[in-house]
Amino acid sequence: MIRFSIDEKGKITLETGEGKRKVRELKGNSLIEFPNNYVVLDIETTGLDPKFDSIIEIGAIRYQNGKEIGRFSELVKPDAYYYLDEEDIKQTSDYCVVDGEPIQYINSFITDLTGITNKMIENARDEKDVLKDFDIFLSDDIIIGHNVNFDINFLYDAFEYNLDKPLSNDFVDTMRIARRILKELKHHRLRDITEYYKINYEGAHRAVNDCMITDNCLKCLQESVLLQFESIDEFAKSVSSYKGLSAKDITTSKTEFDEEHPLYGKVCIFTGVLEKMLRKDAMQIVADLGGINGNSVTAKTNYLILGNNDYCSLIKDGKSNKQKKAEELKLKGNDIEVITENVFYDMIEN
DNA sequence: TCTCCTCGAGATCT
DNA sequence: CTCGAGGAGA
Repeated sequence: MIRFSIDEKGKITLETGEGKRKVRELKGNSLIEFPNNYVVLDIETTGLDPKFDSIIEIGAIRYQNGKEIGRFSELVKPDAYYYLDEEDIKQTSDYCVVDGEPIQYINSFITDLTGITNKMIENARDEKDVLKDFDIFLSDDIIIGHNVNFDINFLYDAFEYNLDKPLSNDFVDTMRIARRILKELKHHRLRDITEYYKINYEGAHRAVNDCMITDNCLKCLQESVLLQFESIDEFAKSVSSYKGLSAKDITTSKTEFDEEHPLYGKVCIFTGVLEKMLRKDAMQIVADLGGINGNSVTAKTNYLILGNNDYCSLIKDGKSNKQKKAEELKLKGNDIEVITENVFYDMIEN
């Protein structure tokens, strides 16, 4: 949908897209989680590009604790249409008449794909009226959809244009989750996901139907995630947007500790790759024993546990920077010991 | 080693 | 848009 304004001097400013301000500045965040309350969203459009194409249908279903508790489904009449010439009219019977001229809102490719015809669109409400109601329905819930950036980008522009407000809801993309969890699949189109899980794909490409299909996929994906990971949280930490492994992410549920344990109250730092366990598991053990995890060697550090540095080509003399710093501190008289991972395992076995 | 970048490849939505 | 690789700097 082309949206622009022309000022007195005839200067054209795009209302959306690469226009007056940073594009979709207030868009929500892409989340990796499976919320209890959410709205599954899908739209049908006249094409793939929000700059030139329009929304023709909005479908959305609200779920609470796995159950449907609300539904929004409505066709939309776009502002834009194109005129048909005599040749066009010979080829189709699906067109509308505006001011005596034959016009189409959507081409035959979209009609074939979605089953939505120009005749159906003709009786629909205008975008602005539909969006007003949809805005109320959506509220500020988390949005879920397949490749949901597509839908959100269209709606974001339409919200700004018609309602003069951004669409800032956070969202969960089932395609992003599927790509992470179903690596063995070559493609991750909605259709591929339904085939993998044997989910009914009938009625696809109408907005609200796609919402139901997407929700079924979502529930299957959640099961797969829990099969492959200990928790949703662990899964979330495995994605690239997650910023590394930080000591503050390791917490313990224990409330009582053996104060005699050699690691109790001690600040432990790891360097290198541990042979027998993941660093995060080792850090978890430290936390459960009442020890304190840190990210770097400081004056407060008590133990530096040495893993294997062979994988790091930058370390030529066999000592990491953490180890050098630890040895320096020890010479200065600090209460710090550099231990091998085997010594660490002996300590935690007691 | 750790953190923060940039950049290119690849894929999905109608 | 997201991911992963590879580089710069700390």
